[in-house]
Amino acid sequence: MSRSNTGVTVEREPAAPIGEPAAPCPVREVLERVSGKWSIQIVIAAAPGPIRFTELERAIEGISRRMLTLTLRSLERDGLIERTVYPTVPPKVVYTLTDPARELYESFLQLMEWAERNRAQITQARRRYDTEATREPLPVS
Amino acid sequence: MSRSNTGVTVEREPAAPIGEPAAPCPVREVLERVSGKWSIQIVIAAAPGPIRFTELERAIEGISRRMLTLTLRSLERDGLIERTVYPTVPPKVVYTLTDPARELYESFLQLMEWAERNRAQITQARRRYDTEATREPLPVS
DNA sequence: CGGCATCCCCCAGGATACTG
DNA sequence: CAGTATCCTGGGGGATGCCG
Repeated sequence: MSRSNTGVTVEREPAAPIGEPAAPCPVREVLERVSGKWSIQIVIAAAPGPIRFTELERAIEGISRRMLTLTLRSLERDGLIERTVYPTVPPKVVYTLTDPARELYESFLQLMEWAERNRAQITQARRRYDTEATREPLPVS
Repeated sequence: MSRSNTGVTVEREPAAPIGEPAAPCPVREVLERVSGKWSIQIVIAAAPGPIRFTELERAIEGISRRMLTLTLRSLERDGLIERTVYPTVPPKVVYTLTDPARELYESFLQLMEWAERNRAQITQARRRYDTEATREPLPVS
């Protein structure tokens, strides 16, 4: 094991020179957190309260069992989610957001509200742009 | 031109049934906006005011001329950035954020602040997780 | 139920070169 | 200066199968 390719961008940094507090650039950090296809969706789904594996699977449209596990591990690793196992039969596992994750959720809400506010405008702009005769030479075949 | 492969996820939707206002799910929208490697970085760089192509290129560490162009077009298409050409010689082009983009920028700031506030915690959690004898560290590069 | 392990595909995006 | 046009790759992530 342990050499499987994938892993929700699980990579060690190029090892900053010495004991450097590492890169300050928060943009990258945010992107790493947020730009995966599933991380925030899990955070969002878990925001209302502790949630089980299967519930997550059903709540998040289109996620595969594989990516769910992978992403959960990644979130757990970063201390954003807590995994609790009830050693019953059959097994029961619940995932709970930590405080940082809850803050992340709040901040992300801003973005979603932005998207909602501007959905129409953007769609329109896009349509306009696409139909502008300017380009689209419809060249030789 | 016009059908070159790549393009910052420039694809026509699978054509919603009719004149549907399309999907409501804002998460996806946000991710599409934000999860590219460069979109928000451009927005951030352009936030202080109109900025030229080359200035962007220098401001955004690691971006290629190609991706800069591509991402700019994508932002322009969605009405987030405005392109102004001064027909001088040599040519001069400036890019300016639109209001929606400025709002996006503001919202994104929240996320960056979150990242800064929690940087230490996360790094720590990660280190702890990786050194927990239980499992060996997730793949190293 | 809650996962790992494999195999494989696709496309975002890097490198490079040419142009008005 | 401000782009365009090709060519090519890496790794994110889907599909599938097996296990305690």
